[in-house]
Amino acid sequence: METENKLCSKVEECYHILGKKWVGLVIHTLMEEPKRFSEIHAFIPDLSKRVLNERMKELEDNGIVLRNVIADRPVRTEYSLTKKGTELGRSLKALEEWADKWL
Amino acid sequence: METENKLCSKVEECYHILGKKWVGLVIHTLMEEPKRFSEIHAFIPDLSKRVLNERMKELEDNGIVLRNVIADRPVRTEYSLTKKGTELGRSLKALEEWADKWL
DNA sequence: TTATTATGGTTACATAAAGTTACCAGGTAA
DNA sequence: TTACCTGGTAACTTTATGTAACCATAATAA
Repeated sequence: METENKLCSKVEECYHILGKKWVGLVIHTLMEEPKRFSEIHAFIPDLSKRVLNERMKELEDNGIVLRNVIADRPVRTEYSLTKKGTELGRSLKALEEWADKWL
Repeated sequence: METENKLCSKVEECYHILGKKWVGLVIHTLMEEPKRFSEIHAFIPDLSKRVLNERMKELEDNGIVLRNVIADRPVRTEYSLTKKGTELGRSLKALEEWADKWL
């Protein structure tokens, strides 16, 4: 019996998702509670509106985030984690514990 | 008592590390056993030599990976995870379990 | 009335990061 | 001699990200 000689595609895909800039921090930020566009932006000021918008679309397409437009004036948008997204956030706790210990 | 209103710098830093392309996969790949440059490249063929070399230098600077040059002919280089790196790899198992369930 | 503010974007452009191809040194093998 | 293997590096192209200005709508301030 030899050791693994190729990567599992699910593993590849999860690192492809997490390997994009800002994704981890956005999910971390939404773990607390749902947040509006400008609230996420306030939590992560170095993340530009352009890229934030792009990342949220991708996360929505991935089924990790839910986008809810509130038809108020001015129109607001609330982003929340889906079940899939919440479980992803929980799995990242281990990484954050590592960070607390080693960084 | 209000909810968190800013990010912990350790959390920011760990996502900064993992948010770079290929980093997660490289660490995953080294979890099995130490590997040479060309072996990592064979495991992750889409990762170019230029970027692989860049990532390994960064991971070495971060104390996550150890670089060992074997003075043989032709000279080979073996990369292994440090304790810090191994624990990081372990913390990523939770993420991989999420991937297995949801992707 | 006429500005000003806030929302969640989008657009055009500049810079940084990643991908591609060719190449190098030193030794080995054919 | 020629070709090959190793772990890179250099120059260049393409993609991703950062920056600044702008938009429509409606509420509010002057």
